[in-house]
Amino acid sequence: MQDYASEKDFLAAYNVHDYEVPLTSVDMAIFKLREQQLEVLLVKRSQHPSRDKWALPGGFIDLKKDRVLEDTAHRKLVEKTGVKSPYLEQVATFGGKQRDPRGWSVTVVYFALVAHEEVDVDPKGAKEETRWVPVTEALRDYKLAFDHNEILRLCRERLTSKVQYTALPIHLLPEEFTLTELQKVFEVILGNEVEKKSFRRRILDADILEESGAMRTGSNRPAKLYRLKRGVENHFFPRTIEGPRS
Amino acid sequence: MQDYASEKDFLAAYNVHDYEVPLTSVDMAIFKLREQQLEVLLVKRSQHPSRDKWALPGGFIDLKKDRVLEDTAHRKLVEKTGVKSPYLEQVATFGGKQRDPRGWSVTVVYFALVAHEEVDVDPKGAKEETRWVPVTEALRDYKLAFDHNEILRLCRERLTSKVQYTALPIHLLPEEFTLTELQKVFEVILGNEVEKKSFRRRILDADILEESGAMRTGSNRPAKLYRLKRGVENHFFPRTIEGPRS
DNA sequence: TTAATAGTGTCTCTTAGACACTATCGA
DNA sequence: TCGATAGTGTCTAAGAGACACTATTAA
Repeated sequence: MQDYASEKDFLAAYNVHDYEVPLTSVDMAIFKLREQQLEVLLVKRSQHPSRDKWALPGGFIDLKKDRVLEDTAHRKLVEKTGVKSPYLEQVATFGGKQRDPRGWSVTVVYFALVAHEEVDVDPKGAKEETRWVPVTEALRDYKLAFDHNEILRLCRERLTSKVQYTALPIHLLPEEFTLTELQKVFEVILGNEVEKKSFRRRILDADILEESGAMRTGSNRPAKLYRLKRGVENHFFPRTIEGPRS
Repeated sequence: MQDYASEKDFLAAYNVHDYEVPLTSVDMAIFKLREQQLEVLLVKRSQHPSRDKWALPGGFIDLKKDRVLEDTAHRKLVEKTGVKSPYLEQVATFGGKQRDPRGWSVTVVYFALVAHEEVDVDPKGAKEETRWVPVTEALRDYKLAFDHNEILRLCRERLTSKVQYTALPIHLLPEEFTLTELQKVFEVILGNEVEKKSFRRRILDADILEESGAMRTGSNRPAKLYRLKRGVENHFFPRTIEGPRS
């Protein structure tokens, strides 16, 4: 390597393409809840490689438009779902020689939680065929492109484990919800029942919700509607939900 | 984009350098414990950009040698410390337009825990000046290259938070250690005292250690030496250490 | 014997699980 | 009044903190 006198000289002579670089992209698992099932958004690839295979939505960083990595994820999410302010979290980064036939590649993986009610079924950016699939089905029956099965499995795992000690599932519901609705979401993700009283104590004592004032009515006792308190992004409990003792 | 008939045709015509790609690297925070202080390894940059500034060790993926991302991290770690089997964990990935003057860049960050006793003070791969610095000092007094202050802060945070519900600090000790030594490590990282009985109960009940049979002797009652049970990589406790109630 | 550290017994405190109980709506 | 779901009272269980106690070594 040459020894440039100043950083300015160095940068003037610098060209990324002088080096062998991996292909770097962003992929994401977008989760929503529908009819008591956790679903993930899949996209049918319209281009090689793995054309016509189902894959997690993703794409390349737009070096002009995106200022930081999360912008890429956010841009993709809006393209696919129309949701503007989802819960977005970086999960992990996968990189290797074999995962993409084009060569050494790196993908930064995010997961997003969106409310079913807020998803635009036919957003502007939709150029490819998309489909919401129950996560268990996606993992069991689909051979996703690249290593996306493994990626999805990790995202699912991360979600399940965070549900045990955070209030994450709130982001799968619309702005206002009842405690029973929230409990159901926890139960769906955890895959087991949760004791009502413990659940309410836990959530209410955490002081992260406020009553909206309205009630959800039906042919029974109306339920209070709650919303996330302003400024509360997430909450960590000192203990995990343990589930039934039996 | 052209519409290739087969994936093979597509791949034959494909060239990474036809696209604008970010610069992708791996950086790491290597932690060890010395004289009751948590230290991190810093490297003085011998090349532009940020020449002569201190930075976290890191570098580019070797598309030939490295099969997966972790290989890059592991290779760097061995180069700098000579430690073969450290605790290595991916922390997060930083990417943005501004963080490197060469342009859009992505760095995958790992943290490693090594035992002070196993660090090679002058490993083969040492081409640059390196220095072990107490983490608090590195964060307070050093203006590290790029966004490495922020990266180091996040690694430190991840470490502190995992110490509250895992047995991570074991990896900062040599193979055999006493419970009191382990407790001290927890205390140093947490920044507060830990109650002896609770600590021992917690660790012993987790069933992750075994007695080595040997004892640590001194001018007092000898202490049992323990080692991590085979096959145990890490342990998650159902509750966090809470620290003094006072 | 004493200083020093290893290691234990046992009480309290916090928060989760269990489960029976009461409350409030529409039909 | 009844079916259904909302919401509570209160006991038990488990694991953390507090703290005093005993044990074992070298000097």
